[in-house]
Amino acid sequence: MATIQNIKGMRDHLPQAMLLRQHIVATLQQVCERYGFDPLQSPVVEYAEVLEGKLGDDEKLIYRFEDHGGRQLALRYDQTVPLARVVAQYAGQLVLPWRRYAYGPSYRGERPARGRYREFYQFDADIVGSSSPLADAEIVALLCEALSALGFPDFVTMLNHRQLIGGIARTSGLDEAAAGGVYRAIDKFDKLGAAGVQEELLRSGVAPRAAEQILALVQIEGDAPAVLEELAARLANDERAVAAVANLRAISEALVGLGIPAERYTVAPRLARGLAYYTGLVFEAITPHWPEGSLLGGGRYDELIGQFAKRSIPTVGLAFGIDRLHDVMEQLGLGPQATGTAVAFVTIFGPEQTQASMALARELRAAGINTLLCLEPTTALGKQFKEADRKGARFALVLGPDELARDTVVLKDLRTGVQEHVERSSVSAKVRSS
RNA sequence: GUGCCUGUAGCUCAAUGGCAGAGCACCUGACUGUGGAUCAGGAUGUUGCGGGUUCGAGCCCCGUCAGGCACCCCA
Repeated sequence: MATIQNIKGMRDHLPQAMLLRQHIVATLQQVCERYGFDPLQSPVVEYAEVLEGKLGDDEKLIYRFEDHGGRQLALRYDQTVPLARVVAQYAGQLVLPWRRYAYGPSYRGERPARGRYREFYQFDADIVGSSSPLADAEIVALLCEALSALGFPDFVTMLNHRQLIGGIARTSGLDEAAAGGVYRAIDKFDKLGAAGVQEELLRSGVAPRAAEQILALVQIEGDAPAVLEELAARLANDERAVAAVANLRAISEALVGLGIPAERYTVAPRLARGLAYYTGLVFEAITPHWPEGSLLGGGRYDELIGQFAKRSIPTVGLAFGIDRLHDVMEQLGLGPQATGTAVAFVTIFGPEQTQASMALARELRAAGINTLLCLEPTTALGKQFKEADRKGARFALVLGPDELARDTVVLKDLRTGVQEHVERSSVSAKVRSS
């Protein structure tokens, strides 16, 4: 091994980072289960053909390889396509609608940057087998509660609909083929501004009048009902767009019913999403503290599972970007600030007191207290305290000759610096109640 | 995958082509049965890696690896 380093775009997560990441995952899991979702885990490796033909142009980013048996394999690109495979494969055993969550790494051969990695962790939640707008609303409500639970103060979920974007293109006199360029252009609105998008539209061959109309539609703003009303009026002669508006209206009304505050979501006609399998609702959550992109994204994909199963199974879901959530939360100082898992550090006064200290550590652990035991009985007490401090332990405990004689323990609170003699028999209760 | 920028001690960064440095962190001690604070001392580098130009390269050139930014796209 000539070079000691990790693969480009793939990271090691040291303990301090892992504590925050585990907090994020545990919180998401808790919220999902509160919504009645059940866990699923599938392999990181799939047959290449399972992933092919589902992602559009992004397919070139798939990690492919051949195994020792000559099988053409691929690392999963997301957890949505594997979900579709699982649903098709176990159709008889699953009770639809099926709500499931899944957590794990996915792989994309992209150029790494801040918030973009080649190995990245996603936490997915999907509702399989329902086309009801209540299903869409449940997913959006879940994500709002999850981001709130993580402590994000000011996120907004942007909602849009595939057929709304399509309707905007059609109403502007463009066919499906030209629509791709339109999606890409309007998606850059927040980055380029109106003038920039117009320039982009003209460059991709859109007529000036159509470009202006697209810009006007895309810039409609306000609360969800107002935006939808305006869109309904302007897209009245496009049947599919009208249906899309009605769908979004049903979803946003359901969000009201589910208790999601109005400032947490908005209908944003400018939101486009690249993944080819989306068919209806699409959404992203953004926060001003993360200008690089979205913290999570998702939507409805009613035809994807049908590519594996014999019939189409309507599904809506989302993926949280754990790495991005982690990066923003670290930047904002959200989440636990602990440097380690230990609460108590049991010192060893000297070789003669080793047995007594081990017994004390055992007792604390039995009481459910995360406890570090000193490993070098001959180490100066000062160094042991220093180790306790640097490991982030809240308490240091000392069992010296005096304490053993009086059947007490010295319990020092490293945060306040206050220490006291505690009855040997009440130590763990004392630590636990602090 | 394309273009641009960057890479020096554990971290943040200095060093006109001329002896590789500072702050923080780290280690030892002052210190008593006790961490953080203060003081005194100490250690630290194949300048990402490999070539080239030069009397001489951290600095210039080529390649490579990694990171960042833009494109593309997304979590």
